[in-house]
Amino acid sequence: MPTRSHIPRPAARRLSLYLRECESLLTQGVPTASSESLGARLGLSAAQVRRDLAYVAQAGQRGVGYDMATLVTVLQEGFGLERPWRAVLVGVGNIGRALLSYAPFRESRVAIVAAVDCDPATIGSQWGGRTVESMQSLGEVVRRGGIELGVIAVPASAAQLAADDLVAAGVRGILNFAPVQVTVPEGTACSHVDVSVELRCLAMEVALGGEHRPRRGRVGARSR
Amino acid sequence: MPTRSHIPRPAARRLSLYLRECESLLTQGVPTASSESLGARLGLSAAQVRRDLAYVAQAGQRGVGYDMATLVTVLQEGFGLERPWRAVLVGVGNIGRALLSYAPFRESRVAIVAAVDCDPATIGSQWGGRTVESMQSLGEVVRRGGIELGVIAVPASAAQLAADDLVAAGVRGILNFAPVQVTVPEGTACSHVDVSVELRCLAMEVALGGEHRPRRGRVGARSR
DNA sequence: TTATGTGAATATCTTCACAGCG
DNA sequence: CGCTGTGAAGATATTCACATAA
Repeated sequence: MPTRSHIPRPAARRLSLYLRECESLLTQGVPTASSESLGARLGLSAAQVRRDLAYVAQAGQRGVGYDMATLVTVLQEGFGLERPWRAVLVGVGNIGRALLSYAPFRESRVAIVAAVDCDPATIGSQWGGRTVESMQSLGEVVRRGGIELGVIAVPASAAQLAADDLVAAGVRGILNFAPVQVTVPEGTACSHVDVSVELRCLAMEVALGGEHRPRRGRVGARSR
Repeated sequence: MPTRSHIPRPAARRLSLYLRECESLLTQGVPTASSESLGARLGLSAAQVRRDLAYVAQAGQRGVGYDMATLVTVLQEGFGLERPWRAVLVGVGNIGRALLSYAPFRESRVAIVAAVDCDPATIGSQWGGRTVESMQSLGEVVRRGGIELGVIAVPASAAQLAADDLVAAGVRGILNFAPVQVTVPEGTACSHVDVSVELRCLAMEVALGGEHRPRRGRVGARSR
């Protein structure tokens, strides 16, 4: 399978959207879809869809379109999702609880399977079937659970410490919800979801009116 | 104020980070910072910082650096943040409640000031000082509150309807947390925060190991 | 005929490197 | 000097347009 080594980053993010869309279409019983129709659903041009999909596989059939079942398989493989991924949540505040309660993170291919917090009042409580453990036990939680990813949902002031702890515990990728940049050593992936930034950018876009040229879609997070 | 018309999109997202960083430095009593040091804090190259900041203003002083106070003002103006922005939340489930409880959205320049839901059991409840109103009253809530932005935090299946309702109510920008693409008419801004996508991309990045070339930072969301 | 896959053209973004201001 | 602002170069990403396969 010629999963090309160098998929452009923006394309990689879109591939995740294709995957979800294809899964959805597949469960709806749609066996096949063209780049045109996929693009329409996701707000992308047909050319873009074809280019992106060509990065991971020759999964289309000329004159017909893409076979959803094949595409789902190929995309999952491209994302390393043929095996499940386990994540630990650090920080069980408002955002943390929302994440724990969010259905897709209980069962899906990449799931939050454990949570830790430093507040004694929170430790021991249950959320979406997981019991919150102490911050100190993070290392053990990670080891015991075979956990590879960490999610940071602590206040900004504690985010860097949380990141350090996660790295020390052996996690290989971090998703940070705190509104600060965290630094991680080379070799650890780290992306950032910042809701305040999103809202601000939205305000800016509205403020600037339509004058921003109307490019097609984008999905995002920052990483290094 | 020569706020140049065409700020590249990626630059615009970073400007939001500069703004936050500068606000933070300012409250810490740091009067001035160089592109070098700002870049170090945000994981960006000095050249990038200079280029980005040059889009909004000649706010730097050669040989010295950027004056934090000036920069904050200029950036706020660039973002249309010299006036406050008000947003309404649609959908008071787990994510919705987290957003309502999230301190920065209560007070800051762009705040969530109202919430609606269609579940009678939720309507009337209070979260972070806002009382949840009925979905039907959305139009009136928007009008009464002078609201310009909408935040969608409903299940995927209801997201498009929520978007339609928001547009009908006269909102000019939408931030969508539901894991589906929503379509909005020309002239309405719409960006998308998709936590599942982020986690998946993180898994992919880890799966692919370090082989992805180590570019510098990025922040993100999709929009059109 | 329909719809993919892809070179080539274009548009966008980032980095380099240095002139020039304070 | 030190550090910004910016042309020009380089790298990435997107779109076009068409040969090609079913």
